[in-house]
Amino acid sequence: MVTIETKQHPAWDVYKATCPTRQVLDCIADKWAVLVIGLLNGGTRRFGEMRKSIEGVSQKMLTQTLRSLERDGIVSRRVYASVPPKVEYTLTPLGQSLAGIVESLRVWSESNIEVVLASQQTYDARPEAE
Amino acid sequence: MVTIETKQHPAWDVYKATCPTRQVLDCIADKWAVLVIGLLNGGTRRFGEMRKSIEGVSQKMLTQTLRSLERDGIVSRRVYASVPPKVEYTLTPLGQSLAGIVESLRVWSESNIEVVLASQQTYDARPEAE
DNA sequence: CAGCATCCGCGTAGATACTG
DNA sequence: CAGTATCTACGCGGATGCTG
Repeated sequence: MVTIETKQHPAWDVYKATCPTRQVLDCIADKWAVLVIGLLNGGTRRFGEMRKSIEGVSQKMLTQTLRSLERDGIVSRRVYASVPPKVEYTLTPLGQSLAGIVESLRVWSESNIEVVLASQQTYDARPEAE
Repeated sequence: MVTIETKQHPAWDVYKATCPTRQVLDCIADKWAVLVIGLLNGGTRRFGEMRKSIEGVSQKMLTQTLRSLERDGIVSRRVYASVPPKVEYTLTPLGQSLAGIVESLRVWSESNIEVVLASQQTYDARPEAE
């Protein structure tokens, strides 16, 4: 692809040019990216392994996510010229530093999921929640 | 709404029922939620303030995001019965603990955005990137 | 095995108009 | 001011079929 300009909202570009957090969020603010980073934090994995480990991810989305993370320098991709082909994915040093944050999110999630779910129950049980 | 069942993929529910991280990601793995939490980490804000602070967010998305975070027990909403109306949003204690992670993500972003952008440039400049 | 290409439906988000 | 309601479109992501 030559043209990667798919934005139609000018203001969008404005904020993108000025806020690092948003630019990073544009890279990793999706579920699959976070899960991939979390998985690779456990060590190098092959494509097929990841597909099996991350239940519910389609081949397309996994490929897309990995390409994106590779582009961002968070994941590195190594192809072995063998038959059958073998492709391994690893976190770069940059990716490892980010993985620390993902890990803390995982810990937070496991500590607080009960509270969150309980809150949802209460919220949905309100009289006006119809 | 009575029916909130919009899932069609069985496997989806399977993972949702077993993995706290994914359940939490389903709540906060979008850009606006992270930005809202980051903003409220600076203190209580009114709706209009937030709309102006978070450039590019539509009124609809902001409302939607805030409702979702309120449901999760991350944000609390206080309505003042005045004219004109005044609505304030604040992080709950739960939200504050999550805000710590968001804050560390912000720091990471500002520290590493240059590296990420440079990596993207290099990636896009590959011969085969056509 | 690891991936690309294509098709397609549905949901998500934007725009707009109206209200307490 | 802080929403709700409705309409629309377009892009995301799933399913399928094919390749090195």
